[in-house]
Amino acid sequence: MNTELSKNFTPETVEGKWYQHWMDKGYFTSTPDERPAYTIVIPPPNVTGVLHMGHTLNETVQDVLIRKARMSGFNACWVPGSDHASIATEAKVVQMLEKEKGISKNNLSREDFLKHAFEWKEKYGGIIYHQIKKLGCSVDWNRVTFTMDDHYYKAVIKVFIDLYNKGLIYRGARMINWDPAAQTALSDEEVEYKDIQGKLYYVKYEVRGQKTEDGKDTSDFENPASDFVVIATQRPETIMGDTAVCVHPADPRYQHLKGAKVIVPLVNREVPIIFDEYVDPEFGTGALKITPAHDINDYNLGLKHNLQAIDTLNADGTLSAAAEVFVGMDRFEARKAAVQKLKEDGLLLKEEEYSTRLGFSQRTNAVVEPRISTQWFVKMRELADKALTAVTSGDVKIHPEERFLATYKYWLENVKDWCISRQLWWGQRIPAWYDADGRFVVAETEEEAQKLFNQQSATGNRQLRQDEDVLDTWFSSWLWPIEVFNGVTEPNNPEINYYYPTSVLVTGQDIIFFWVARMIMAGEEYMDQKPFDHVYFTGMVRDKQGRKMSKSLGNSPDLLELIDRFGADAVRFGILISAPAGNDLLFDDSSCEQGRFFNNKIWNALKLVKMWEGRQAAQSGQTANFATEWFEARLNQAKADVEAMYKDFRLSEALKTIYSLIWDDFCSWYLEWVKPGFEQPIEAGVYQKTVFFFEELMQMLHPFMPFLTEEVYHQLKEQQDDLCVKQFSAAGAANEALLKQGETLKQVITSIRDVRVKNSIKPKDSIKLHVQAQQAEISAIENILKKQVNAKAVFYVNDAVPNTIAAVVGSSKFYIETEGQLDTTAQKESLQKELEYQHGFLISVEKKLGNERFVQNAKPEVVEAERKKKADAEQKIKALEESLSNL
RNA sequence: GGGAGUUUAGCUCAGCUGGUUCAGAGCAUCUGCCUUACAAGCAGAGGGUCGGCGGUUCGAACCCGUCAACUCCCACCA
Repeated sequence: MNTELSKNFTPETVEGKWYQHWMDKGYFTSTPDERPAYTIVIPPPNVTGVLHMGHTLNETVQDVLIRKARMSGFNACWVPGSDHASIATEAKVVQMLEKEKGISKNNLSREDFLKHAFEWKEKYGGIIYHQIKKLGCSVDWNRVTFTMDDHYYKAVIKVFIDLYNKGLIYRGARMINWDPAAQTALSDEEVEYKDIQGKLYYVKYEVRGQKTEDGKDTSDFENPASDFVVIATQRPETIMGDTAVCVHPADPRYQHLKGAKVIVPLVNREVPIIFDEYVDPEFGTGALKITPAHDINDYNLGLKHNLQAIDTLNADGTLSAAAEVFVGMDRFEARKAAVQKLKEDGLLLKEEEYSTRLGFSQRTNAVVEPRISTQWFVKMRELADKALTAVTSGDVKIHPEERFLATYKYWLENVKDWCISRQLWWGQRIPAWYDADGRFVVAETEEEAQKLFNQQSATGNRQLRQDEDVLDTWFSSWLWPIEVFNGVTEPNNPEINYYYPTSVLVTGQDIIFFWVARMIMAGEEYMDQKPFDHVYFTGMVRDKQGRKMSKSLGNSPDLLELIDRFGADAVRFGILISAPAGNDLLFDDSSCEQGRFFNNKIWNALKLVKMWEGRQAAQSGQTANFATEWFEARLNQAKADVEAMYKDFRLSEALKTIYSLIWDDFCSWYLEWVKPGFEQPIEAGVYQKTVFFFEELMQMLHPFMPFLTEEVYHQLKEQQDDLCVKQFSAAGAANEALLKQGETLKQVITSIRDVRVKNSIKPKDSIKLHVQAQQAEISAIENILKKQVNAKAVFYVNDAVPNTIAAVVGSSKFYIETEGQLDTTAQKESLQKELEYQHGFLISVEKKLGNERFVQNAKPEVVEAERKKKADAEQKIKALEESLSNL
């Protein structure tokens, strides 16, 4: 590849090209072989979604790990896919149908709705795959899996039946979280609690059947011993469902109420007063209204005290006929109406501001309604214990451990049964079959269900209907690491045996319970083995203000747009460089910009090295060269460091290490040290070493920035292979002594620069400097600089102090010579060369005046100043010549 | 109410096992520079009682105690 190199790196011209090339070569495709497997299953994004920055971070981390593994002798397999995301997708499809086609879900049959949903999936499901490609992710595209694929669907059903037969799934009426917007049950994890400023209403309930002891009428809040009991509630619209009022048995204010009843306002129903220690006498008035159908605590008290539960709400959150009043009104409207009515009836004593926590549906953002409902549940205790052991025994390692281990354990130790049925259509339909009497069996097909019924009682075939509900999305996701290799549907197949358990799971900390814990349960239950060796939790990606990035807030940048602006490598760099393990990441474009600068720095280094390609001097036979030896040591050291960082998943640190290795050590020091003089040849051996180092650096960086590195690798020279699959060589031992000498040299040079700056010596001015140094250091420096001294050095040192280095410093370059290295003729020759060099510079100033950019930007006075500069320089040279002739 | 994390330059964060990378990086600011790979660059500068206080130690950003602030997760107080 000897094309003219563009001025700057242009990602758009190389990204598509290399991705296609890698695909054509089949580098991402994995099939079992004799190598050890390194497997990652992608956390499947929602099929209808787009990748947000959280995904971008996760996918990039995974790609780095998988590319590193691929280049380290592993059979790397990264399985892509997407999740049908039952409730999220259904909500979207419903919305789309209403908006675009004016169709209401209620007017559609199940079959028709599913048709629309699959159309939607076909239309939008590809977006995430396109984004994953653009980002450069090296996933195995032959393995794309969707959680509603046929085999996957079957696996979910199989697992449901199996767990049911094991007695780990049951059906029952429980109080669950109800989403009135989606009109479905939710699991506990799908409810998010937020602090809300609400009101506490104090409502008077008239007491019947008991007067105060002395017969006094004291219906007065300050003195509760009265004909009224005052309760405090946030939800007056549920009053109609009250079936008791509860007070603490030891509360002195209410002792006289034993055996009494109260009248529920609005509906004038007589309900008992019950006594239970659950009530906190300190809170409110110490009296609590009990609504077993609409509050989990009331529900439990209701069970304990045998109270009736009156469900006063419909599925959509409007008031039901059972409420008797405000029927059909939305629950929040009904609240206002109830307050109004209570006021009118003189039963509202007061209202006060009150801050409380309300549950919101994670998907629809509707206020969740506790509701008694018949649903399917998974018994969690047994499964949770297995998942707990897997982690506490160290079988599965969590990173960063200190941060998430305790959370993980706490959740599993206190886990409650998992409500898995959803009143939706998009998902795996529950394989339960009911007869006309409401009896049911669990079976994969209707035929099998018939058989089961017949086994129970031989009354011939009957009309069966399948359960209308589908399963929670996570009930399919928890099988992901298994069923992507058909591990449920075809147990013990060669693939599952080879790839399972997977190596690492990379995911956000927000789904530790939803997914991670449950995958471990499923793995232990169905494979008798953990699903992965490591879990690496990335932090949440937030915006600059620290807000959560979300579609609803609209503060998540569009990935494709970012890639357009900066290039995929730069975006990968930008997101990784600032991603502290497990901590939140405040994402800002500027880090992508830093990535783009880095691209360019590398590109320019490439241009420099390419300039030398045709200017190699014949091999001098001298192989020892301090610069190359030093850099080799430095490279080995960095390799070892980076390797250790990979082990601990300290990827951003690894990237920083490589960044500074390339920018500082390679570009700023090494290349300057080996850089030949102006239009001078470079020693062939040094050139080859330099190319080799460059290749090594590109290889180290490749997992992080695959496109740029592959391009540069091929630009450097004709290659037999691709970087993408080039195997890492083991890091050699870093020569400590060389490293130390290198540091010393850097210090010496830096101090020379300082002197130059402090003395306001202009670039290209020739000066003499004296630097004190130890003999060992000087010889090291001599080693490096001998060649440059011969080529360009100007002067000599006639200082009697031994171990003195004199230097001429110009720009960022420097030329050093030690005392006595050159004889007078050589000195003169080298001076001659320097003079040529100076002329070269002046000539080039002339050239620069013709430079497009310079002429464009330069004002006439600037051009004049340049001319003056040139004259000054000429004068200086004259002076130099004179002083030399005095030698 | 329970648990976890964080606090280092104006901003975002490194700093692993207490000591020769210990006070750092990037960005931002300011100064000088179209220079022969790179102005998407180079050379510099300013900016810090490493949250406060106490302790352990020859030695603390790091270990211990304590206080403060912020963040997150979990939990049924109407």
